Amino acid sequence: MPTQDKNSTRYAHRHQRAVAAAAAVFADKGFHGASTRDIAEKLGIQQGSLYYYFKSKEAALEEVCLTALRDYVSHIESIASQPDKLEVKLQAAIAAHLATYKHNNEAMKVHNEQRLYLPKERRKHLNALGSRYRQQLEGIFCEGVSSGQLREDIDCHFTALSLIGLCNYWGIQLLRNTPLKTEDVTVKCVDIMLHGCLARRTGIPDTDTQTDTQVN
Amino acid sequence: MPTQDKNSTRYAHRHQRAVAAAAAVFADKGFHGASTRDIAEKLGIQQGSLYYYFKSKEAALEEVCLTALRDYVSHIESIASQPDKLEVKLQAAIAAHLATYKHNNEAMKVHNEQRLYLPKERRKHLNALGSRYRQQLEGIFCEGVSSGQLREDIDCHFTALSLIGLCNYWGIQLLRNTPLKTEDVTVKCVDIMLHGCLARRTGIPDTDTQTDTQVN
DNA sequence: TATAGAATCTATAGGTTTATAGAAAAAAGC
DNA sequence: GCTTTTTTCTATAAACCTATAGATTCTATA
Repeated sequence: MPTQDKNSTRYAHRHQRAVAAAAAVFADKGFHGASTRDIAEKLGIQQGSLYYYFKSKEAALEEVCLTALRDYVSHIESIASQPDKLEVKLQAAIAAHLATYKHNNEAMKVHNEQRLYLPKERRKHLNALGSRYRQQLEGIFCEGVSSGQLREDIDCHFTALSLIGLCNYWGIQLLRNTPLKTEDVTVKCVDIMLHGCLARRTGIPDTDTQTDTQVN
Repeated sequence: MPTQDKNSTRYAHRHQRAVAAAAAVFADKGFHGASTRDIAEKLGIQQGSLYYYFKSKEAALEEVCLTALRDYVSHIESIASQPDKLEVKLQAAIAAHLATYKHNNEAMKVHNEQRLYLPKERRKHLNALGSRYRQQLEGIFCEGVSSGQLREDIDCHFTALSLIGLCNYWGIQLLRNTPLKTEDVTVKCVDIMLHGCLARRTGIPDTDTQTDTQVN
């Protein structure tokens, strides 16, 4: 029971560290595979002490997911609201998505992989944020169609979701794979989404950055 | 300790059912979230009896993953070996990938999401199968480039992995989302991968099958 | 129908887990 | 320096979990 007043800075800081520790452990072992003892250990305190920061293990998971999503959503919203050209926006959106993985990495991973272990009730807020993200992205595509920059016959909803799927995949790879460079991946994702891979005309020249991945 | 001889059919059949039950439970609750009691319950037997079929819970996870991958790999290999045109092959590959999800759904989900909870040693066989899949898919793309059907400047490795990411994403959605039709998703995935979404010339006319997804 | 082997059951050892309560230590305020 | 509040610790209850062992029931076949 912290005061939330003057010392709120102090508490907030410690609390944040606890969330980060939980994120790291959940990302590594999964929600059920991780024990509260693991989290406490990473934090350098005793298992019981953890309950000073979290009401329950489940609450910890919820917090981890929420912190991950907040960044993520605020990024895309600021990108979508700018009056840039479609290609610029898309590039920015993808870059931001992948960057979130790079910085907030564990939390994002936890959100994507463990969120469904939360009871429905606890997922509401999360779903709302997720929808906002999706809508913004979808909006970017719709705008592109209206302005004639994108094909008229694409399904914006489907395309937006596909991009999310693609970015999530590469986000995870970036997290696991040090040699992989965020910028390269971004460029290549943009290229595929915009041009596809059918021969027609050269899109973006390959900078010969072969991604030497030996993943999965 | 079964005989493996005459009764091997009988045992094999029951064993298969046990693997399927494990797949369903793992898919739903995750490896650590699921208990052997849950699996036994789904199978209609007692918790202890499960150990007649599995040496350990971990062994059960391994088997689930293996059964999922075997289908998956044999499919792509037969597709890749056929002398079809690139577009046909790609369509077939995507269709097969998504179909595997539709039929072997739980096992595939478990493979993708829970496999990393297996100790490295146990993952070797799995990794080998995964590599085979990736190589076949990559081969299809490389072939397309050589034959001039695909852009010369794409990174086949990256593209193949991206396709896997995309298909995995939609595979999961198909599993969770009854109104979604496999064929629609297949067509749209092929379309994105080949043509991208930049305006140029109409690719495949949209059959107006708006995917009314409200996923995530 | 008697018997061997397959399939399942019951019971349990030994361990881990979450969450709580009250004591103790650390930090802050005056 | 003394008091109050925050933070951490210790100990523990109650539940659950995996894996094993030995007894029991079922099934097929001679």
